[in-house]
Amino acid sequence: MTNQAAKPDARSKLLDAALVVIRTKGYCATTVDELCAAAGVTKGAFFHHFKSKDALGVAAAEHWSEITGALFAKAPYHDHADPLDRVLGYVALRKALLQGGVPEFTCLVGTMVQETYETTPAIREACERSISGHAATLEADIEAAMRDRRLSPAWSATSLALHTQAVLQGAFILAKAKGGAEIAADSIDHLTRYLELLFSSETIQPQS
Amino acid sequence: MTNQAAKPDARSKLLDAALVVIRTKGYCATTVDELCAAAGVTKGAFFHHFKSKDALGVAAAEHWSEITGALFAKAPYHDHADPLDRVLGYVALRKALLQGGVPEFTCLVGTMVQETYETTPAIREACERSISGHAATLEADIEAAMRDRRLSPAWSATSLALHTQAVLQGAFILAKAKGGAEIAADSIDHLTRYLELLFSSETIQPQS
DNA sequence: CGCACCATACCGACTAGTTGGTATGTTGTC
DNA sequence: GACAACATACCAACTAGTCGGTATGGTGCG
Repeated sequence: MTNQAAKPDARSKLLDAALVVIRTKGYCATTVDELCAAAGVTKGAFFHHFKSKDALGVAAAEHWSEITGALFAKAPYHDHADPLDRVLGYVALRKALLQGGVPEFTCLVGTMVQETYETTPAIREACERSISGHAATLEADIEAAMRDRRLSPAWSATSLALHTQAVLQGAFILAKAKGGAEIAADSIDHLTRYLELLFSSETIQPQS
Repeated sequence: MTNQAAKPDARSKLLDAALVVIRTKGYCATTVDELCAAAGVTKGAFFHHFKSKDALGVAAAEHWSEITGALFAKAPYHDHADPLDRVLGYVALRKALLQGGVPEFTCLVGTMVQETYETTPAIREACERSISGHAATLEADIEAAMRDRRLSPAWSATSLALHTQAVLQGAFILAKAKGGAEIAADSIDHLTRYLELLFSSETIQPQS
């Protein structure tokens, strides 16, 4: 009601454009001119708000964290009474989000960190914060689910939370290679099955 | 004995250099001049053997398939009598291969496809063939393990084989973000646990 | 009010250097 | 001497980043 989409300034137009263009073409292949054209601003505006292309990369990763953070924070999977259902609900939401073209459902920071992890420490760190911060939002529910079922396994809640992110990131790579979301969905199904098996106290093999 | 390392020509020196440099800096950020310098050849040699940078990208993906194909073909995990042990042995080998720096143990085609999937179809297809071809080498063992245990589950051998690749690719992204192999190893442990749970006929929860 | 003063936001032409690619040799070998 | 395998010199296009300038709006003061 107040503002936001009313009259976005050059900075937020550039950040929004970065999400689209970088996920489509990759960070390196995205030029400053292209970003400016996509955002409808000039190069002067770009370097007024960001002191370099790398600085925009860092800001884009932080912008990504905010947008995705808000999306998952208000998602209904948090309403489940059983913490395991909350974790499974999260994974189900990730599968449901596989809509539209590949550049639209894949992850900005996963894409950027692959290109910059050895060459641009600032971007690598921003991507690391984004991934680890997001994984951390799953930890409390995983720990609660472990307590409920009195598990004290060899693995930690942290490692399982990060594993969910690994499966998602890997699923995105397969989707990019194959040109479609189908295998990504299959991989997320395998992740769901893993979580169910891990936490099932009876663990009867779901046969035939 | 015959040749190979004896007197490598410019072409194979360039392909070997590409494996190192592209995995370190990414495809786009790797320049032709840099590749030539790393290989110890000149630009003339480069464009004598490859008609463009993209053509080298395709050839590098194929070179990667050959090298990794040979590595896994002669690995001892094939000797296990139980097909499930062969699959688990494969995953254990993937964990054991997490040695050296991050650029040394990560995957060339996973890196390249992220940057090129929307812009360079030829490279995307070469990467897809590499990943799917490698996953296919696991399918027969997975199917045999399913038959042995009389499983007829909702998932297919193909999707499980590809899921192992998704976990590995995702583990590489986390390793790049975190700057170390540890979380990658954790994720591979989760994959091993998934396979054990999936195929265990008793499926007693491994507690404590 | 009216006006000087100043900061922020933005513009777009320009530059210095880099990039993929080419054109033209040179050299060894069958 | 013909051809493959390279080397050297070069180019046109593009790239990130710069720089002088403008537009707008707030603030203090007489």
